[in-house]
Amino acid sequence: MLSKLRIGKLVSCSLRRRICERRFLVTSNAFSESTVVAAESPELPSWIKDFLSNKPSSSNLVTDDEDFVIPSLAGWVEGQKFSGGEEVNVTKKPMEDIDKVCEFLNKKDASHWEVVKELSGCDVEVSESLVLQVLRRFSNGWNQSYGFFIWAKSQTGYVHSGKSYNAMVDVLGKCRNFDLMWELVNEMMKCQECGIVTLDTMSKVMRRLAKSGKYSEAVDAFLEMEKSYGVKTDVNGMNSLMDALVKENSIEHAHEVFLKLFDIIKPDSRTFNILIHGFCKARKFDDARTIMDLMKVTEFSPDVVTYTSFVEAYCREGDFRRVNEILEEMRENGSKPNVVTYTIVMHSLGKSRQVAEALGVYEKMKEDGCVPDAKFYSSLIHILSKTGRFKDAAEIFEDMTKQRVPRDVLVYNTMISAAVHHSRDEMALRLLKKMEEEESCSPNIETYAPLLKMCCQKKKMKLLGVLLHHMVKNDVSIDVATYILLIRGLCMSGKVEEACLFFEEAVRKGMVPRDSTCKMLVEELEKKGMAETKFKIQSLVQSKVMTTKSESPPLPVT
DNA sequence: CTAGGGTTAG
Repeated sequence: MLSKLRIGKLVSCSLRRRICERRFLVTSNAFSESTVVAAESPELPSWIKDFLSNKPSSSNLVTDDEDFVIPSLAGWVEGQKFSGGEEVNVTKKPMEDIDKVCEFLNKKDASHWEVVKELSGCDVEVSESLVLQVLRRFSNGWNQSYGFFIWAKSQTGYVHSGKSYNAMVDVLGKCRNFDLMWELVNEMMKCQECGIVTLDTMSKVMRRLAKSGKYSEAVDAFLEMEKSYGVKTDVNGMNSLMDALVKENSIEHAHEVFLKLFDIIKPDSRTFNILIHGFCKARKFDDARTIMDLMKVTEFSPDVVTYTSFVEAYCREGDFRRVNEILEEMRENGSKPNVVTYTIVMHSLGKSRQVAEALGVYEKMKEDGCVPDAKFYSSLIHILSKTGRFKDAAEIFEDMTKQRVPRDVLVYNTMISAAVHHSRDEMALRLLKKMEEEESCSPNIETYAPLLKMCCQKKKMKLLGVLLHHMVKNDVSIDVATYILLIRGLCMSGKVEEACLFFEEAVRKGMVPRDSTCKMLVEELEKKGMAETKFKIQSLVQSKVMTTKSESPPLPVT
């Protein structure tokens, strides 16, 4: 038993040999039995045909498909009229209602009042679950979701729940419409029974403000919330605020809050850990130490979380000597590294190309009786894939079931991204399909990003359409980052017309791509001699910049 | 509401 965890010397010679021989990996029969990683059949799998149920006559989906003409994009992206014809298989119960609503919402995207007007002809029965689904599906288009929200409120027999209000508040905050967001919070205070504004609501508000760099406003929201909305300003709220500030890169504001409220709100161990994490993240190690010392003179003492923050920070610096020192200090103080600590160290070693050492951490962790979890596996899969060991990555993925660790979205996302990286397009799509069978594993925007990128690069226009449709069905709303990905990707593949359609749609939704993307598109149009379209795009950018500049700061970089 | 991912560039 090693008394000290020495990263550099962690791996004994024999262990190192075993690792090199890959004996630590599962046997290969597990691999061949797998359904996901099975040899990729040349035939078009039936589930892809399911995807394509609107176009049953389609030919080979995963090969190039140059001559496919993109229909109306508006229908692709937030609607359901992909290319006419019958509905795709309906899985969720309120699906029909949501599709009706979608159709209405796609007709109008001018202002939310017009959306409200438009919806008067919509005959669906509003329920909380429908509202939440619509808000999720349109979480990047506030005038549509807000229009729907207002309309729903006017329906007889329906009253918005606190949950629905919170979701709406979050969407408005996400779209940086803070005026409307506050208006809604105030409305919650007025028209419903008391107590509908909760810490949940205020946490969303503070987080969204912090995300937009409005740190002081986030702090004020917290300080005022008891007086204005009756939400107690206790340690939980303070932690939520400080965590938001730290995560959005203002340890300064978090520290200020801490000092200001120290005598009024008694901090708990989380408060200290949030601060320490913040200072570590900002590479202010002395300050982090100071807080840790302060922690020691209270009733709390540094724990795994505290030390792990330091471990992570030194890992990021590539200073593994310091990492060892921290691990030693941790042990001396009676804390043992846990799965999070091990994940961080392993991932960091893998990133700095010390793969054998990284895998040694895996061994060491198992020796310590520490059980890997889904996030750990995700890191491991990523490292293996990045170093070209795709097959090993796939084996680990398969082995998770045997280890009784349920896969989560992140694991799937990592595996899909790895498959795309290694040109295993069909496997990537099979994985996406397999996600549907898994519990609590719905795809998110990150699931689709590598797949969409692949479509753009390989000019698979039909598959691109299918995926966009799939996204809508899964209530994944397209954000700015995705539009940028599509526009740039299509531009680089010479698909300018398609890029323009996405550009127009993005602008129509109030999501103006960044300068470099606009420039890229305009240059591409110039090159192709499409002067008219070029002019159209340019004036589109001009008008949007004018209208949006006054009310909101530049779009997030993400 | 405490610590872990990845995305983006020719």
